[in-house]
Amino acid sequence: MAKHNFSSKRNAIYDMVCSTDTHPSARWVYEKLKPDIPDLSLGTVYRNIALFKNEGKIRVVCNVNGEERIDGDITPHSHFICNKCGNVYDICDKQITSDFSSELSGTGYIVESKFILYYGICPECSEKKIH
Amino acid sequence: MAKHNFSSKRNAIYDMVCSTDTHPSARWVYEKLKPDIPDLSLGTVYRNIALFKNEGKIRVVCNVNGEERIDGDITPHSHFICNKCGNVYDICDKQITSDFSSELSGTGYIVESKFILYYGICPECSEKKIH
DNA sequence: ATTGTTGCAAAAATTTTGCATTATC
DNA sequence: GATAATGCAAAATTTTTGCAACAAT
Repeated sequence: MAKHNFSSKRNAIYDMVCSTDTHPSARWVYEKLKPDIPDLSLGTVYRNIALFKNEGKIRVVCNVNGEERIDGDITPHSHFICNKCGNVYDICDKQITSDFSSELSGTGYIVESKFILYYGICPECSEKKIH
Repeated sequence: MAKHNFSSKRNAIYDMVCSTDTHPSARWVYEKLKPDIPDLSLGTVYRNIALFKNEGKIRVVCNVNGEERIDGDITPHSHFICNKCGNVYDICDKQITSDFSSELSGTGYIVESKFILYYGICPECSEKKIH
């Protein structure tokens, strides 16, 4: 694996990804950090997110409206994606997502990860009345 | 719902999506059809795929290397995505993907669909020796 | 000093769209 | 004739990248 120097921006990006449950896009992270780090550039956010992916420190959840959404929580759990607002929510079902070794055993497929995505309407959106 | 005229190109696009198990991207469909339909344009493929999505005639499977991959088979089943070659394979597990009504019942989330994605190495890629 | 990191802007790449033309009804 | 579908090219978006400047080791 490549050698990396210390980088306060990289740390800030990783901390931002991990400290939110919004399953953010690169642009979201950039816009959140920009006020505090005025000389941050979007390219740096993309570069570091790519780095975290390669290191396995974050995971890709899904793509909503053309934007990739990521998660700093790499423990087994699923996600609910709202078809209306596009928000991504955590669904705790560790038991379901953890054991995937047997399901495809003997098929020749080497499973490295298993993700369950639920799509539908989130509580917030279903409360809103449509006029 | 909107009214639609007959369109031979639309039919050809839909047939191509349904007759392959490659879980194609828009560009793949375009390139497959182009030789037989020289005056087909990529925009038309995108427009019709968007139409099929709205009608629920196809579903989005995942995004591989920035390309959205679709499936003309909308019956309950899961998918395996190869981290090496990017191919998307069908996984038959109707019983697992069909019943999702209970799992999030009483949570306020209205589930419209449930998708399971397996990521790993496909049989073809695991056979290849790395030099 | 050497190598890693970043800003910036340009480039790539995918997807959408405006508009004139063509096809369907 | 009215409305829908399409080609084409431009535009809009997201993501990547080249390169010079800067920072870390």
